[in-house]
Amino acid sequence: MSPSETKITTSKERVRPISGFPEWLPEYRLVELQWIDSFRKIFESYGFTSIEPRSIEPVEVLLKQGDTDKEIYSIGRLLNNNSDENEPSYALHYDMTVPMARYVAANINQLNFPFKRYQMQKAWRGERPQDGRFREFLQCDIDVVDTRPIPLHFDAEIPIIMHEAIESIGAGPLTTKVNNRKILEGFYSGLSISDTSNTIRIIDKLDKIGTDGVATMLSKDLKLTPPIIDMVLNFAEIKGAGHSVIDQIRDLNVKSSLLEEGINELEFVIQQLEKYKAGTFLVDMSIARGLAYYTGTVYESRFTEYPNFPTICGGGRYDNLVGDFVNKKLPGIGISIGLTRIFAKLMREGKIQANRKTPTDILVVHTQGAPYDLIKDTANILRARGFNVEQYHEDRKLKAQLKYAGEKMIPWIWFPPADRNGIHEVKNSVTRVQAISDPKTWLPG
RNA sequence: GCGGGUGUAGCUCAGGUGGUUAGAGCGCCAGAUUGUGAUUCUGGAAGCCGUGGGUUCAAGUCCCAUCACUCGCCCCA
Repeated sequence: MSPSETKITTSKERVRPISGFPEWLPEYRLVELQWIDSFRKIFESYGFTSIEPRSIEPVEVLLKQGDTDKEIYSIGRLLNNNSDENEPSYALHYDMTVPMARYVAANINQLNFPFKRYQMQKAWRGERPQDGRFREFLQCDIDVVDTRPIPLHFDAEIPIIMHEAIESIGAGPLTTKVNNRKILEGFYSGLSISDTSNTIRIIDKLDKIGTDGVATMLSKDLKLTPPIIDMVLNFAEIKGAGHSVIDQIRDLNVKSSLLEEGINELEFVIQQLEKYKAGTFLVDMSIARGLAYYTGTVYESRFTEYPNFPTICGGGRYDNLVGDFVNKKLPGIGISIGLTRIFAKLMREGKIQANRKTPTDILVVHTQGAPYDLIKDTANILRARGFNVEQYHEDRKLKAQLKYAGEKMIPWIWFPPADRNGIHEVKNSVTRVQAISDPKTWLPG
């Protein structure tokens, strides 16, 4: 520990929130769990299976994709902190994709291909938190990895699954922009630009710094000539739905086999997507995705209502991510959904209805004078019938017990009789109607 | 990492130009109410005024530093 490190001393400091590490109250966690269940159901309905790889990876694995400036959290033990150099250094993963590739490589002989998996796990990034950006967040990924070439149909199916997932939690509408890296690289190399990856990186900033900013960077950083810059910019402006976009690219009359390949792929993908839902998927030549490993189709989705809010889904095709870990060429394609990002945004906008503070369906109150076993048996009968049942263990005045039920928004209150031969009553918390009932046969309604 | 904003009770905030023992509303707890949630009334608990230093007879208030939260840049889910 360095001497400059400050210590947390007051009790206030010990309990207060840490920026970028969100914590929800139970009523919101309940909603988040519903989202997770819903995602799981949809992913599984398309035949994706779950894995949960470890949260840490060797630092070298995480840095594999080239971006060494990634804000990753390294881990170490408090004791033994001046550890020997033999110990490898580990860090918390900052996404699911690279660790998934490592997992596939590690288990390649036991997995069946095409391997279709989903993962819903926390990821950690050290970037400065702000609206929609966290240091600890839940990410939901679906990916397909194969030992053979992956058919293009997956390029269309995967964003459709993602849209279904988002729709299932009522978080829409979304706008998804689609592009293909081969078009970008093919187009640029057709213009004899050598540094295609940096060109892509700069073009990706179009919506942030505008055409002038991009033109300046292309000129200064990459020494591109004005006519080439014009071509690049005009090209990046191309966007829209359907085939007119494809035609516009062809009309620019730049020739390269890679470009042609990319256009054909994109044409197929967008055709399929349009069949699913016209207008939701837009082709956009300014979409590149920052991550270096993408090689084909790329996607990026935002809330239609909040275009300036960061991307909530992103993904694409990578030809050789797993191949970095094993001596085989394994192509993959996938997408990830920023669940925490979506959740926090909707919460902030007041669009998340928390209508329960607990999963409890029924509170069995402690009727005055009733034998404890009778109350417990009543709760158990109801529980065995599939209800979530909570018992009020203390013989307090009813006012306090009912207040508790009200605060926790428990929908039903059960009143056991004072003795075994008495009659049960159940009360609806909302309507406040109370009626005679039997725990063996009662049905809510 | 770089800039802007903000730190007083659980929450929202008052506390002109420094001046006794730091306030309100809401919330919380208890009672009125010997057993069915509200309202009302009564009482109560709760604060190193973010932290450290400085100026002063005197600092919640002025100065410096620092930390935290927050908004933007970078980057991304």
